[in-house]
Amino acid sequence: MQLHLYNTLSKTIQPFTPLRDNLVRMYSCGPTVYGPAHIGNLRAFLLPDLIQRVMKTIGGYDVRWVMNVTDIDDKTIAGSAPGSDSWQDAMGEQTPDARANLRAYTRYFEAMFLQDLASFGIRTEDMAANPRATEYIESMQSLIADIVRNGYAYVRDGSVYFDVAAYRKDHPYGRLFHIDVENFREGVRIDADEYERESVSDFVLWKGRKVDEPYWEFTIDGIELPGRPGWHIECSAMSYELLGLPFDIHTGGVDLRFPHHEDELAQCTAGYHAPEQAAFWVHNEFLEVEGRKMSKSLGNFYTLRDLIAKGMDPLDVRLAMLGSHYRSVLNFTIDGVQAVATARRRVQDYIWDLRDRAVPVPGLVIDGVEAALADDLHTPRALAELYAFVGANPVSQLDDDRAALVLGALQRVNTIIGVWNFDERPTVIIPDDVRAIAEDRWAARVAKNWAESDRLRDILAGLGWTVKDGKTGYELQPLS
RNA sequence: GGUCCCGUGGUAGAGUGGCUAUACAGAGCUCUGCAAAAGCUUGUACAUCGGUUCGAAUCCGGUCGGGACCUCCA
Repeated sequence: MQLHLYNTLSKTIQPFTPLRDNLVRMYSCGPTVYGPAHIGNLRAFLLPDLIQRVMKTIGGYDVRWVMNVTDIDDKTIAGSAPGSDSWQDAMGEQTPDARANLRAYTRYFEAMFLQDLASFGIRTEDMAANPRATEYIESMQSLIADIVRNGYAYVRDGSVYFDVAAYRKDHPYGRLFHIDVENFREGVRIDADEYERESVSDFVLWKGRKVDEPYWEFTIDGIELPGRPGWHIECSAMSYELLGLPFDIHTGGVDLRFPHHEDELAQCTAGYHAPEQAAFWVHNEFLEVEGRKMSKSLGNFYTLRDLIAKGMDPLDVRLAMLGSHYRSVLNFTIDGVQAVATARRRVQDYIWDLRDRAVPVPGLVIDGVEAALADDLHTPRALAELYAFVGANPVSQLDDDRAALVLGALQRVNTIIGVWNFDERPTVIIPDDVRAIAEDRWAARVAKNWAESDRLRDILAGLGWTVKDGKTGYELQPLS
């Protein structure tokens, strides 16, 4: 099936075809590892996970997916500095070596972050690489040197800056985000850092060393420039090294369109002479929580771990997020997740009811679902189609052959949605005392002793069990 | 100051000119001793004002409200 994706470069939905053979090369701007994943991060990484799953199942493509890890920036430096209150015991003792501290700090949160993504159903095992910025310093330095050599950057006070004015003379700037040069930053607080650049729109490629901060040696034209990379340069260098330019898809949150992605693009053009960095730029919208922007000051800032602590299943959170389109603002609510949990459980019960009689057999494709997903990843419509399909195939009206096909069709959808289980129904372990009460109750019920039967049912409920009566017997289920 | 997006039923969320979205919740029914589960049926909507049109949630304009980016927040 032909896939279509919205491309921020063209501002339109375009048909998607890989640039090279049958392989989709995708780069996702990954996390800065200074804490556990919050639900905004989850939405941002759900997007490439969804893309790669759709590419494989519906597009029939192979995928090489790279998500970087930013392990050097202001926040990680601050967090790993002596006296930081976000330093954890598990990171070990801090040392006089700033780079060693940074490494211990970021490795700790990197592992936590990847775990969080995995529990949310994001297939970290499908990522071909998770390059760390600090491991590509030489590639970045080489790119920076090339940009300087090509006349699009200058050295100033130990730092290197990208010269936007020079670049604009030869290339378009503002391809991913409309920039109004006349009104640039009027009325907006100007970033007042201590670095000296020629123009406020210039951005830093290499930051000169600051006392007590991690740094790497760097020399351009015999000038010593100890320091560390700017933010944008890592993604240019690592995507070039690991995917080659141009690659197929670049993902990130809408906030990254400018300046981060615009500058990445400019760096690639200025340094690599690449006609394009990526064919498609795909950006996810932000989410709000209970109708307000998620922020720590409003008290509605949730990490995945917070939600798990509230008793939520990460897969319910995943399904809740898939319930809105990635390019629209999602209003994340606790009630919403609970509603989705019910819907997910019902489909799971449906699957297990079929699974009692059949094993999945491939062959049936739910066209409506796949057409929706092929149409710019329209998950809300896909889910509506999925529920309609389930409704149109009630368990009681399917023979075993059809049940196997229906299961196969759902399993195929689940390679993308990723929230259901197709193993056999798990056997419920019933404690002996519960079983004994249930037996007594069944005996009372058979004897039409309704009062005793109801009394025992209440006792079972108190023990956390619900009992469902059938014609010839009963079934016990734990109250979840 | 600039650029842009959004406002749909109790809740979340699709829908770009006429036709039930869907899910959860609610109501009724079937089944059941009563339940539970499941199935069936069903109500309530398109911020506001004006315009275009035979017809507008959908197109155009105003107003009100919310949000995003221009600040190394996903």
